[in-house]
Amino acid sequence: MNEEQWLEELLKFSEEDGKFSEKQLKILEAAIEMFAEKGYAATSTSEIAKRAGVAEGTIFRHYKTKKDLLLAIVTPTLLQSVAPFLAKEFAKEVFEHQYEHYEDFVRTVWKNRYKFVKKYLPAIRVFWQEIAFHAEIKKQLEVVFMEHVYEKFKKIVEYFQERGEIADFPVESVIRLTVTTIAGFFATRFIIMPDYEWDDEAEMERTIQFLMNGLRKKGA
Amino acid sequence: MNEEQWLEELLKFSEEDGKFSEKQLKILEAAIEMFAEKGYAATSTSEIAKRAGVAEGTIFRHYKTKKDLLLAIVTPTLLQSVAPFLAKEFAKEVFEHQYEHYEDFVRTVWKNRYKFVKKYLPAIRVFWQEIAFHAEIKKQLEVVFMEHVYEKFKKIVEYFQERGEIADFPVESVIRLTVTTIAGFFATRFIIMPDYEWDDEAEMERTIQFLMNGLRKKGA
Amino acid sequence: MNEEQWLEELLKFSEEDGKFSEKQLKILEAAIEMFAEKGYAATSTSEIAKRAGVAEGTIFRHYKTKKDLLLAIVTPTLLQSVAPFLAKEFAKEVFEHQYEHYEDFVRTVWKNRYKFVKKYLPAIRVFWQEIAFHAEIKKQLEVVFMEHVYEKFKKIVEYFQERGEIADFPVESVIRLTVTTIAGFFATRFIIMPDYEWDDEAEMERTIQFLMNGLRKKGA
Amino acid sequence: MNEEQWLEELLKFSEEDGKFSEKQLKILEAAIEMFAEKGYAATSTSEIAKRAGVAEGTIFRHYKTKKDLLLAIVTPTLLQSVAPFLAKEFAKEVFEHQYEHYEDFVRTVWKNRYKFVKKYLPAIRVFWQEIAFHAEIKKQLEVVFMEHVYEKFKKIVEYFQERGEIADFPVESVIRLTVTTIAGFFATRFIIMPDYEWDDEAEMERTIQFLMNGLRKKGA
DNA sequence: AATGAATGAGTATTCATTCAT
DNA sequence: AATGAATGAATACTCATTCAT
Repeated sequence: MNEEQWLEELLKFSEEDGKFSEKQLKILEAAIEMFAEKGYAATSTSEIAKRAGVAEGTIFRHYKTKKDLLLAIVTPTLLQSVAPFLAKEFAKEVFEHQYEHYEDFVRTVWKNRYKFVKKYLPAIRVFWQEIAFHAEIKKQLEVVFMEHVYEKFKKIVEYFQERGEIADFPVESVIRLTVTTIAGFFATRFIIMPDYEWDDEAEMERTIQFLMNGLRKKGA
Repeated sequence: MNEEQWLEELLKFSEEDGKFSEKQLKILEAAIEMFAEKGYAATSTSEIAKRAGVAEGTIFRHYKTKKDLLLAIVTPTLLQSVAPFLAKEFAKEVFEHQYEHYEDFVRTVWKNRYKFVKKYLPAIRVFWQEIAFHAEIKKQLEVVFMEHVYEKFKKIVEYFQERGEIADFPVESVIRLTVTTIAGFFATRFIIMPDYEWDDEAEMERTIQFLMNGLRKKGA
Repeated sequence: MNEEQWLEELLKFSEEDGKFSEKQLKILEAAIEMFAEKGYAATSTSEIAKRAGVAEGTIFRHYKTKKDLLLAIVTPTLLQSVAPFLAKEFAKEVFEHQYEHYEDFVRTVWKNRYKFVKKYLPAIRVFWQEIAFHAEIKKQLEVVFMEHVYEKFKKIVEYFQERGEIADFPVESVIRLTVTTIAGFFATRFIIMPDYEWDDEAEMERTIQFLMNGLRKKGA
Repeated sequence: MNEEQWLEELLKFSEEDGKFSEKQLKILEAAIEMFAEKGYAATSTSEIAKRAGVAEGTIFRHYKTKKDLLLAIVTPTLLQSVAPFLAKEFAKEVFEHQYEHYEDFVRTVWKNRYKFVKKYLPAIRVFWQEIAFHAEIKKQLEVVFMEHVYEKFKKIVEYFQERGEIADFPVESVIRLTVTTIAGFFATRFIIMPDYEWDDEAEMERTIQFLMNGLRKKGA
């Protein structure tokens, strides 16, 4: 029972905080694992019930449909994905000089998200697989990103551009290059080649060095 | 019949070149579209038959199982994905100074793969979605990549590293950074935000500039 | 519900005694009837469902495959077929002089099996039709026959041979002649010519007379 | 081509004598084998085509339906089954004292049918399996038996009954006992226990001895 | 809340048969 | 005569969901 703590943590962003029974957690855990392994469409509710150790009907007592079960996994994952940007103190931290350089910011985000990816990898897999096929999820992502992430990220980028620290690319391009460089590492590291022997610390250093050089303002 | 030319081209890497009947092409086209839209597992053979305008039994005359149909799509896509590296003249082009700089090489790959992605986007979606769930596909990719892409790429990187043009990162890291930077653009451009108004030419310039700066040897 | 008593009786030899729900009995009854009429391979599960008055899925909730359903019919039938020999008191009855002559034994078996055949004819038809095509069923029959029937039968034959009552044929031949004579009647009576007007009592008398004369020791 | 002689022989009783092409024989041979192995309903026409080495359509050029193919096998088998009784000289042979005793007659039938069973076993299996499920076949059998076998057999039995050689059972009973005794041996020998080590000569002697003693008139 | 038997629409696949070549 | 691609109805079996207990 203690084992499911990671799940409770993942879920703590969803509104219905705290109301998860033991069986409900077992169901969610089983569903995450199986969706990650075989995909949502290829996983049957009876398999989930079996792995969760509950009766078939029990799943539907908690989630009206199979899709509701997917959304119950995917929504908290989405929120956790952008968690740092949701925190109220986040912007303050940046502008009150906790981050003297863009690199400090990147480094903080990197480390924070590295832990996140490692911890919730199965849920993240589910999220990224299913987003392609479920328009609602994609919509949710867009809304959350535009409302909570983009604006803050933009201000940060503009702040360091004004200080002449990073190149005068359009903000969107800087954000995109930052995000795809970090996400590109995570994708390679955890999904495409998880079995390769990674020196995570060294690869992070190289990647951040690459990113900062890539974004550095010419002549600076 | 003329419409399916793109399909025939996509398929031309598979060994059984040229033996595709009209119905077979219709089936493949319908399957690619639907797998891209809803995913392999969520697409039924009866839907494919309907969209292809053939009887359901006809699908199974050409492909013993639904999975065979998937592989018939995914295998040529894999091969086309790494097509430039499969060409015999490719290495020559690089070392006989067609590419004076790493940037020329990157630029050529970029343009070539840009056309490819635009043309075969649905098939590529299918490939990248399903690779996660079908171990055989992932294995195929690994084999093709290691045998045909990695060795050639490595020589190119080492060549330009020796000439002091790019940083002394491990070859694997250079390859990864190059690939994820390019792929990161394509993913954002065509999959995550296809509806955004992209200035492809400008974004390519920026991204390549970012990549070259990121990889440039310090002090060079 | 009362009607299915014959079925419950047939099934009482299978280990899972007593756990048959009403729907399960309906399914078994329908399956026996249809397999007997058209054969296992020519009977579809949807027809069985229809005749049993249940949904098709219900069949598969109780029997994982169509073949499991066949075995659920055939195994108890096999056991009931050799029922008298499975009874513990059986050997005793013979040797403690309940049967003074081989003829008494034959007569008892005949009457007992006559009732059995009349009662369970459809299940028996299924058994004998399908044994030809399913190696597992044939194997089961061999095992049950050798373990439970052959040894006891052999002792009985040897007992009456020693007493000079029946001919000194090899035991196997005596058993075969006895069995095929009885079975030959049942086959003709119930399967080949069920519509002929039989005088069962008289035909039994003649057949037993024929059998006893055929087996009588010369000079006795 | 030479191999199929047994087939041509089997077929020579059917009216369309002599018009069998090579492919047609291959189809019939394949069909007999597969029907015997798996049963008519469980054998697909495509399997038959494959084993016969012809295209699927070819079967239907020769036999309008799958059932026609079955009948093409079963009808000659039926006729060959009762062949001796169909011969014009047969009755004569008996009454012109070629058979001095009923035993001679039985012995001749036995040997003749023994060869027949050995030669055409697969076709016979098909016949006996499928008769249970196809009313037309059963009807055919009844007609042939009543018209060609029963009458002649009856005369023979009555002839020997008048001569006091065999018991005064009803003729039908004598016929039934004779037939089931012989058929009981064949069934055990070739179908139920084909792998047992049989001493055919000795078993025939015993069985005929049993049969003759069983039928002998008391006091004779 | 939890169960698990029951459902019936849906699934991938097979089949006997047709027909243009 | 022979082929084999094409058909669409049928097949065994699975599924998400419901509901009485």
